[in-house]
Amino acid sequence: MKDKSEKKDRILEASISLIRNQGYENTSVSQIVKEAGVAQGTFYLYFNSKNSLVPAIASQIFNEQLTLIKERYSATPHNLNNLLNTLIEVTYEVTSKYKDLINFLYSGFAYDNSFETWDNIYRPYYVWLESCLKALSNDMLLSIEMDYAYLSNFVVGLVEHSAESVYLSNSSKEDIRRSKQQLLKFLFHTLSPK
Amino acid sequence: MKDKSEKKDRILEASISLIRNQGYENTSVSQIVKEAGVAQGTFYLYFNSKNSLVPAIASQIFNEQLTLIKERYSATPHNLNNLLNTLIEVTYEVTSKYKDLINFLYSGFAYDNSFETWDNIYRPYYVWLESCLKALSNDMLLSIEMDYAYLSNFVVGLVEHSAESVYLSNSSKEDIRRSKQQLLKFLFHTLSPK
Amino acid sequence: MKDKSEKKDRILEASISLIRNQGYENTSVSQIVKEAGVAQGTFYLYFNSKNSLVPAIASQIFNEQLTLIKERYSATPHNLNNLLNTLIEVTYEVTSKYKDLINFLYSGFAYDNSFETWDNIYRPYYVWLESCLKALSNDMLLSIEMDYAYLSNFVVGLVEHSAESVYLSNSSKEDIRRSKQQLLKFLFHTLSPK
Amino acid sequence: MKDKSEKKDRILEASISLIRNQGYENTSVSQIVKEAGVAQGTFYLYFNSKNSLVPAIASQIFNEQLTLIKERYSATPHNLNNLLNTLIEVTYEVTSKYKDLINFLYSGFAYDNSFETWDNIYRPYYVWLESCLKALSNDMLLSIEMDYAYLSNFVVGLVEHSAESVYLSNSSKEDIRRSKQQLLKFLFHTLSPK
DNA sequence: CATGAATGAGACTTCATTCAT
DNA sequence: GATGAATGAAGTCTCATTCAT
Repeated sequence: MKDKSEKKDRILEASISLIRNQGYENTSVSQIVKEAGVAQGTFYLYFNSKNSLVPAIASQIFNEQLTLIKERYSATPHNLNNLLNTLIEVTYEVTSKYKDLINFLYSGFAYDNSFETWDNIYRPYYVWLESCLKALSNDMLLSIEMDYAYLSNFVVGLVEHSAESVYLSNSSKEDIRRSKQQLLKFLFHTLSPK
Repeated sequence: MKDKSEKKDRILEASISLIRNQGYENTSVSQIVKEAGVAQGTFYLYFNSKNSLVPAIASQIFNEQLTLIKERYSATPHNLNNLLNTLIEVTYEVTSKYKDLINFLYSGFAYDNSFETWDNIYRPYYVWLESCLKALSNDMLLSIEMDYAYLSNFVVGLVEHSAESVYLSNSSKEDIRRSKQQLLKFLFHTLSPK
Repeated sequence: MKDKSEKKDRILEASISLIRNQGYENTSVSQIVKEAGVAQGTFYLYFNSKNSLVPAIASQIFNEQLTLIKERYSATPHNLNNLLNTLIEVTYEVTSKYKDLINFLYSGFAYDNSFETWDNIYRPYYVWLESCLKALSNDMLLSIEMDYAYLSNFVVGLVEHSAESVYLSNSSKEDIRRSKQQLLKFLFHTLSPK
Repeated sequence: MKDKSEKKDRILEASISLIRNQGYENTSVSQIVKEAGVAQGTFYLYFNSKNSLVPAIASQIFNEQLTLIKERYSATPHNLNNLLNTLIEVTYEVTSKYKDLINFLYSGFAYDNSFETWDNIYRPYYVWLESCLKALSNDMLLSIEMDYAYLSNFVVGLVEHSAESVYLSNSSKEDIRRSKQQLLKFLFHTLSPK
């Protein structure tokens, strides 16, 4: 029971590792199963096709990010500044770690163009962030009036876009620091009470 | 001289058209030669391999951009503001036109990882810009002290990065206008005399 | 004793159903066990291989046919006309029911080419028919002189061939009626006393 | 120019030979190209897929049959008896030669279910036969009044069905002789003038 | 008896590249 | 220079069968 679908994880790990180094198209299922130490057919026990790796990888990375955000935020006093800061810091960290994959995942729709697939991956993030923002709104008045669903979506989108822009262009540490600072300033200014 | 290697151009054109619509991996040499109206073997008279299309495409797009810049700049009074403005306007235009290819060309090193190849493509731009900047420095003092080679490299890099960031993220017209304005302001501020 | 190898029957049923709809080659053991509601390995508790389904299916259908013939004939006065009529009616019925499988079973030797296998399936039929004919010959003289083994074999072959010809060619009801009538006439004419 | 698509013929020949001995599903493209002495990819130069062999084989056999019929009939006085006799003799010959394939081709629609494909294969036969029958009708009155298109279709269908029935059931020479005799009798009786 | 995860050989097919004409 | 038939390696995916539990 412990290592249930331990092989799926090994396949996913091997896939991420190989795709980061060689790109998706240059990575074959044969290479992946060899790296993962499983049989060719085992791959198709856990994935419908090579393309179905794409949302799986996105999901894995995204869950890692969401888990980190929740952990870090829970260790700080709950206020808007800490929430935004955590969002930004973790998103930048994860984007940096997986920057070789971002370009690839960015075009994920080319490989699995089902809205449902991608919605299932992103929804938990939006839901959680929405509830966080609502909790804060009870304590302090936001300076803008918005549907919290759209609001959380917007915040996530902006932070991710900014992180990607920074890391995909080989920015310096200073660029990164600056980017974070500007982003925080912008978001805080938008969301903080008068 | 006129239609010397006219077929090479047809192949290149067809390649760009097909790769923009289908992506590089989904485009076969067979499709390209059919679209270009030449024989299968003719492709290899002009290109060593399918991968050698990548720098060729990059070169084509880049030359288009450089030619435009030179034309436009030559039609205006030569000063820093006009130079930067031309650089920004043309780079944004070309990036917008070929935005489907930018992601792909961005990872060009995966297909032809010879520094020389890519240096040959970009060098004429740097050389020309360097001479332009030097010409302007004779007339007016720049506010910073720099090796002009690095300086031109930096300017080109910044303008291209900014253009890519804007167009790869489906920005609005206002975002684009703003981006250009900020970029010009930044560069002008950096480069203009006190 | 009741549900002894009830699972074997479920597997056989599922196999027949799937093969009728999709053909043998397009039907996988995975599909069969899923349809039967048993585990993958359970299949191999009851069948040595996928190919060993073929004689099993043939046997199942053939037994159904023989059982029906015996039942019907036992409910009528025993004479040549009733025997032939029962043979023809039941054979046509069963052939019609399983017409999608006839072509497939017809080439059964391609899947299990042991004479013994197929002889075991058909022998009971021949044996029974032979004894029936013999019983009738005691009461009335046949118009031809033959080894009863060959005679029964011939009758079975003719009836089955005729039924197959009719149903594999999408015949009309009238064609079928006519076919039966001609067949009965022919056989009766051949076998009946002067 | 002489051996244009000589390789296609070699592939077709090898396919027919292998499929006759092993069946379609047990014959791989690898085996076919090895037998034909060409490369794996060459197969797909001449056939879109393994399945597209099916109508190609049917066409080959059918053309062989039609060519034979035309040759033989042209060497005899043109009358109804000779036409029917030629039809029957050649159809029985070709069916006998390819009896291992008949069952397979019979279900050709399972592999290429485009009506057009199969219509293109059979139409020339119907057209030719129709014209033959019309020519004869000018000289002698047929005993039945029918659309000649349907009439030729009916004659072809009956002769082929009868030949298949005979050869697919391992009939004796006597059975075959008898089958032909009955068939000719039936057709001649139907078509001959009063 | 029963399970179902795991196997790995082998199927069909694509496609970059070569070479005789 | 130009052609396009031919190549064959390599790709993705399927599936009958096994075996530890």
